[in-house]
Amino acid sequence: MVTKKMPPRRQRILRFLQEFYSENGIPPTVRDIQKACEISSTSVVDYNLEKLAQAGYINRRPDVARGIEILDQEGEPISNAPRVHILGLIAAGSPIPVLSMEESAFSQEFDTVEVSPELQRQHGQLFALKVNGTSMIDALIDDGDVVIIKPTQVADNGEMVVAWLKDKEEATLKRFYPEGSQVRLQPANSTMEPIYCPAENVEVRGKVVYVIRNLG
Amino acid sequence: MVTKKMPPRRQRILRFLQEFYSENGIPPTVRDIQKACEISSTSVVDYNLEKLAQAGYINRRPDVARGIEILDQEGEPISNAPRVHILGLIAAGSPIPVLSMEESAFSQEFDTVEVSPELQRQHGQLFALKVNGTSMIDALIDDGDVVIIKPTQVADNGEMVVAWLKDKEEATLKRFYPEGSQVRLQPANSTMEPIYCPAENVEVRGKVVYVIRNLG
DNA sequence: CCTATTTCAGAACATACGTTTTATGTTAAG
DNA sequence: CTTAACATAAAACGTATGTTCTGAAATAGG
Repeated sequence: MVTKKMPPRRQRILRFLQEFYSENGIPPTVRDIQKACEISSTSVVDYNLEKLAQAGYINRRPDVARGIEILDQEGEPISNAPRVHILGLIAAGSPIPVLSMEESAFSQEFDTVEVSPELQRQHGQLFALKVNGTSMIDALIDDGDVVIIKPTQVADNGEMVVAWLKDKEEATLKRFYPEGSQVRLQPANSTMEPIYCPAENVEVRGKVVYVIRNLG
Repeated sequence: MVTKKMPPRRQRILRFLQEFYSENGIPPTVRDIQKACEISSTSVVDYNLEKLAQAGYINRRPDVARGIEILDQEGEPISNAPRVHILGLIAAGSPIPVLSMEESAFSQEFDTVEVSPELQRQHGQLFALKVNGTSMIDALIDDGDVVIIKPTQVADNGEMVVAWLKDKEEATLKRFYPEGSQVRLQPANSTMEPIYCPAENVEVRGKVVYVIRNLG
């Protein structure tokens, strides 16, 4: 499908639709749009909505108050749940991808995962990594799992963290137990043995708050 | 905050609100609720909505069409991402909770988890179980994990299923490999050994399509 | 320039939908 | 039993909101 050039007013309406929906959880009314986009008549809004529907950007439920559905590129209705960027892969021995949010501004082509609003609210800014290989299996994390991470340099006792082992140049997911000048990295799987290493050899990059495994 | 007992009709309204919002992306109207919950008058709906608002379950925007905001336990608006009911606990040795959706009519106060719209679209009706104990650890599933399940009696080779072992009266999550008159149940964890048992001793109750682990 | 198509305007219309009013039945406390 | 609080009912009301009609301005194609 070709993306035809759209009149600025129609673009403005479309942008407003998305903004209003994610902010309010319900779509705007024709008159909401009219005011926000400084349009003189509701009929003009109606006209442009009809055009947007024809072009496949939205779906209109006839005679239904706030009956605008905003569609994604596959023509499916979007949800207003927050999405978290998947910054890249994590694997033992691989460098951890940029753990800063600033970078995400210019990088467009990110995969995202939907997370629950509670998670977002509770932890603030989050990002995600996709696990490559079975090297984290002792932490009960499989190849292809997605881990949601809250960036931090410090971690409390027993939290699951993204730990960077400087000597081995290896990233790993383990439970974090500081023990004096040593750090104990405990696999989540109780049948596996912990790793001990000097505190200065371990850098915490973030803590794991959520794990997602998609089979299917 | 104390959870006071709620009249069944009010519970039904609340459940309908969530269901409708997830399915349609907009909240229902008073009359939608009236029809769905078989209530004779809109005023009764209004009355109960007011009670629900007082109790903090919802928020009402006055004079706004479809102005109901559904709130979660923290009093924050929920998103319209589809929610899946957590039907109960799964653990080795425990009977599997009713694996049919029909029952949900009379069972109240369900916990739910949010899933991505794609997941719902892809698989249709889903439900969830919360894993109790570490007995599924060989399938890389920890205590407290939530598994999203698509109900089915048949499974393809290699799919992760909810298997019911009749003789042991035990539910378990394993990869499913039919081998003639035998069935091989392979733990996801490659360091563990598979289980073999006669096909007639194994009942597939559903397949696992998603696993969620919430740390934090 | 002329004509067709698109876009915009204002007003009126029709109904979807929140709200109110009045009245009755039902439950719980004293 | 009495009374107050809770819950249901039917109908009507008012406005929020989608839709239509008529016409004019802007834009594009030839």
